[in-house]
Amino acid sequence: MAATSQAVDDYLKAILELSGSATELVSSNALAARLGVRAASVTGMLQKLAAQRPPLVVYQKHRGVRLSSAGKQRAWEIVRHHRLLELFLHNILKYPLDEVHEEAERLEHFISERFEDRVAALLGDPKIDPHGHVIPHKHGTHAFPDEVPLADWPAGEPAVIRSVGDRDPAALRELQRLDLVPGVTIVVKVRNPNAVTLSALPGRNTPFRLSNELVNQIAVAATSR
Amino acid sequence: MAATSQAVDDYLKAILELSGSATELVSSNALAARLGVRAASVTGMLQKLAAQRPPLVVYQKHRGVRLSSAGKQRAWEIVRHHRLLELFLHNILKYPLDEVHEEAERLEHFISERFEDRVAALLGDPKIDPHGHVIPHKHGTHAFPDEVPLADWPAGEPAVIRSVGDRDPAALRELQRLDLVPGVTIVVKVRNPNAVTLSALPGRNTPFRLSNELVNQIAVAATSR
DNA sequence: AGAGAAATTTAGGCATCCCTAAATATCTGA
DNA sequence: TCAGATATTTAGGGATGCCTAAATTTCTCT
Repeated sequence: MAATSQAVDDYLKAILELSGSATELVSSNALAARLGVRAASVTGMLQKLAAQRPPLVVYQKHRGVRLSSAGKQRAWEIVRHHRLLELFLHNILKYPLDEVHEEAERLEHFISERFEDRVAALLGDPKIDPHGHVIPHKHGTHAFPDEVPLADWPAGEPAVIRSVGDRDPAALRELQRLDLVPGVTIVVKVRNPNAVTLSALPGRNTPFRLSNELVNQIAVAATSR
Repeated sequence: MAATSQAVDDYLKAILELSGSATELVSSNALAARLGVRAASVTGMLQKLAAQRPPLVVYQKHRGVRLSSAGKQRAWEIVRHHRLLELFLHNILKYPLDEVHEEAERLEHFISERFEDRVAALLGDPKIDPHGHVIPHKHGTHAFPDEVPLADWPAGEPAVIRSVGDRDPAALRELQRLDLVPGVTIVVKVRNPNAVTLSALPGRNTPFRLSNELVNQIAVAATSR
């Protein structure tokens, strides 16, 4: 495997997380927004990633990028590191849920294979991280599970919360306060432009308005995991 | 506290570890050897460290450097990170003793205050790392304890092993095999140019020859800790 | 003291990864 | 279709931190 830097890791992970399906191309602009850098910087990096031997991405000028198989492998490895670290920080070091992301984001690039393996063993080879995200297997890449954004779920249909976003600590605290956590069943009553109204919120009788900012943190499915 | 990079941390720690007393100057060459870079690179970095506000080192051209109080604080913080991580890796993640150094050396730069605090709590606020080195307190800088290199210990005087070097995995494995670990009492019988002969090795009747390479890994004192 | 050896610094470069500004390519709607 | 809007790339720089080679300073020994 070619050597990867922290910057390279971040690009690969961002491409992975922005590409819904495997064949879908990710735009330079979307990457720039995700990574907090300028689009010009993205272009430069993509050219380097595509020039590596083996290439880490397949890059089409003006069209976008997708991960090569080598890039996909490294990206999933980083995601595995991230999610194992989040669980470790939460379960072993007793971090509050909304603080695990930042620390994991920093450390994920630097832990060794051995560290990864030992933490996984300490945690009992876990399958799910504390936000409800699937922890990919070592080596194997991993398809996204059958979740859809809550924003895309039809009104009236009961939905089970599968996972919540890990990148926004304030939103995460709010969701915890509202008990909107993985495993909970909800029903969308009305969908408004900037919010949805939920009926039958657990432990609450009145309908409940949820801003899009929070809605966008939630992924749901028909059944629990 | 001024921002520090990994490289800056490494320089500060190397200066700390190479300066026996607080006022002693460390030479560019010694730093270059310790850090595995060229002396010219050291000069460049020292000039930057001295130019920081507040300065991290006091640098006298052609004479050497010592840490400023800000530099000393950061250096001891890194040493605390390193030793806490070594103990964590050994006790919690079950790393073999000779593998903890490399991983700790990488991670020490990236863990947060919170991580440091939580690991310390998990370990029960430990005082000594698995090689016998004192873990400095949070914030407080820390004087070196009353240890001397085994190479400087007089023959005939019983000595208690206080600590063993953590940077050489092969030497460390050998010392473990010989049961030359912190707490063990030894006596130097004869000192030769390239080795010492130990008498009364625990569980062994015959005198025992120890190469300087291993001797230099050991620090001793008159009494146990 | 002074010459040669050793240590240190300066000068000039390279790689990484970011930036802004300007050029160019693609997309969209009348 | 084609002009304006949008997206993307190119060109030229900056900071960090490493390198080699060439100066320069300091040390050591006679």
